Amino acid sequence: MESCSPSPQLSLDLNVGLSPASPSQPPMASELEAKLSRMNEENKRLHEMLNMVIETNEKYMALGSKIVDSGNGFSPNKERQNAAFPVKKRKINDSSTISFNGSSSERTDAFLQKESPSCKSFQEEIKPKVTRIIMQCDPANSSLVVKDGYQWRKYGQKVTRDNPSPRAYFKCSFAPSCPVKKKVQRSAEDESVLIVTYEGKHNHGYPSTSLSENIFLSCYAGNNDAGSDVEKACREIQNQEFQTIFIKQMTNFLIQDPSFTTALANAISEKVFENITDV
DNA sequence: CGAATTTGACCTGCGC
DNA sequence: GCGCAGGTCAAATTCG
Repeated sequence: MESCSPSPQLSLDLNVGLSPASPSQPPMASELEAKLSRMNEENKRLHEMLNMVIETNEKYMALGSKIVDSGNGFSPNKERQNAAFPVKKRKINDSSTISFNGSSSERTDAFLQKESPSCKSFQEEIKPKVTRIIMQCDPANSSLVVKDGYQWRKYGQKVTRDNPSPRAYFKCSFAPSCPVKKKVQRSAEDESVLIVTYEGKHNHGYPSTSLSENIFLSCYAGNNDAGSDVEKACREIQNQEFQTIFIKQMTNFLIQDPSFTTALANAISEKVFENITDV
């Protein structure tokens, strides 16, 4: 069990910096003051970063809401509530969902509100074990292949009880020891909606040299038969819906990036700690 | 011909 | 303990 309370080391350093140093050691005091000012600057930068992240996230969610308002209003939870397909088996694991309705990124909210007090392992908990992505695709395209930049090997396909569309099972084949699995299934209600569920965390780097290229391919996959038609793709980028999907994908990639989540966690803890010391 | 995909059989976990 | 449904395996098949 780990505690998430500020470490004694950190607390001591900050307290020394916040209170005037002993007059008998003036050189030490100036050093500490310089250190304090550097820390304050860094704090300021982190606060700006944090605010940017929060603002950007809100904008993404607002965009997602617009799509749903003007679209089909798909909600992944409806599947489970469908009386025609009562589901009695399998507990649903702790998961995060990134969809277009802007209300289902509950993993982060739930974590911050409920799980953070225990803080048993902040780094582990903030990384979702299961991530669900809802994405638009062409219903005429029966392929369940989603190009997200990683290499996947299909190892199974199954028709599930609550959905007439088959569910495809993939394993990450980029690294032999990579434990990540992916499930892809069309929505029972809207065949133009693909539900992609990622399980686990990649134990290797991103396979491509161009992240944006692969995010693009991911968004573009399934929407067009002529995937190599660059001109057509470039025109598609102008489409607002496409841009929203693009943004969602980018958000997901950021969430999955350990360095991003670490930086975000550090920024949040800095802010919380600053509030405590200000009182 | 090797790699990737398909598909039926088997395994596992959960609810009754 | 049994049955059901999801998940995985591996041989067969397809594809480049």
